[in-house]
Amino acid sequence: MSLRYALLGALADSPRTGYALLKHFEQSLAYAWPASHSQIYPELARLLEAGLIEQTGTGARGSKTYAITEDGLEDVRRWLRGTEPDRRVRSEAALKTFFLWLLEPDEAASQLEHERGYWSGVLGEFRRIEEEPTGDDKKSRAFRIALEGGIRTVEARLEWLDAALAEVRSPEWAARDD
Amino acid sequence: MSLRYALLGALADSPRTGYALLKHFEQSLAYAWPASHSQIYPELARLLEAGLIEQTGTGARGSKTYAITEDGLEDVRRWLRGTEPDRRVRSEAALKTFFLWLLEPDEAASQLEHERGYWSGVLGEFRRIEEEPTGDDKKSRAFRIALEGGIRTVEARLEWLDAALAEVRSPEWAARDD
DNA sequence: GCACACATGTAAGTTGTTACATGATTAC
DNA sequence: GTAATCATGTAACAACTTACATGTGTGC
Repeated sequence: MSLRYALLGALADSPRTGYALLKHFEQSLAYAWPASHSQIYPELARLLEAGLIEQTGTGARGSKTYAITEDGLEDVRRWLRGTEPDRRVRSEAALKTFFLWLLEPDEAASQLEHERGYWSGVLGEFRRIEEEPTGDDKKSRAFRIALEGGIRTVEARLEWLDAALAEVRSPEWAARDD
Repeated sequence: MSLRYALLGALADSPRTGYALLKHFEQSLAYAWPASHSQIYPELARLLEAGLIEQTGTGARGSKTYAITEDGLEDVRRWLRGTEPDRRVRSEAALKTFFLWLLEPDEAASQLEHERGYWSGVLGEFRRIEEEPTGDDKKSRAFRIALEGGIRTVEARLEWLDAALAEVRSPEWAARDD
């Protein structure tokens, strides 16, 4: 149901076309709930069917503009207030960490270095977004709070990767062969 | 394919029964790759079929003990070394943050407080695990590195939640009504 | 004897991914 | 004209969840 509410939340901000929603998912929402066009378009059709959104216009190249309805707004508010979020985390990278001992020390180190490179790129991207001027309305503030969460998470991961790298590079790590 | 390698990795440590693997997933691996018994048992059957694991014994109450084969060990090492991890993050809580502006200030604050309560419990659990004595072999060290990653992530989240709470409780947040 | 944890499995439904498919407008 | 981006959709498959289903040993 999360995709449903991600769409409703985005439309609560302002009416958008399916394509604009797709782009929005590729950009900011990608870090919270990635979704592809093959998921978004059918879900929009279902939301329309359910009366939670309505089509308010048709643009160039067959684009369709959707707006949230009163029912939709109620629904997304109910979701925000009432439902316990699913807090399970799936992370292939974290999984790999458990099995780092299966690799040669230098292989383990290069895995972690690669990981550090990736997340340091993400941090740069987040910092770039942070620099962009925005309003100081509630929407912008909420966005900045979310962004701040991303930045802190990535920073913590980078610090951890440095510590992990120091450990797998230590003589103690290399020495043990069990 | 991650579940497959999670199972192979766990069996690379030592032979285990399906049920023991299930418990292992409920405990430490739950924070990296949650899986239920309805996923684990069929996947074990497939791994057996593929010759990546073998059944080495039968225990009480029909339990089956599996061990990783040479092929399996090769496969999990190839996965560890060669494949780019899927780094996409799905977080309902992060998603909700984007839409915090749809709630009344006190509702937004109580959401964040609730979230802080949850993660502070997880941190306590992680710290408890951290205190447990372990060996200093490679496996234990890799586990501790993974645990350290979890702790740092949760700590960063808690710090962020405090900052976010301060913001939604500020007069500037309450004042704006747009 | 009965509850609980152990132990394994299948089935139906939902969600998400990758691939297939098509057409319109803009920039060069 | 032709490549890129805009714009929407469907279909097959894989992964995951929830519910159904069954039987065994242990502790009280």
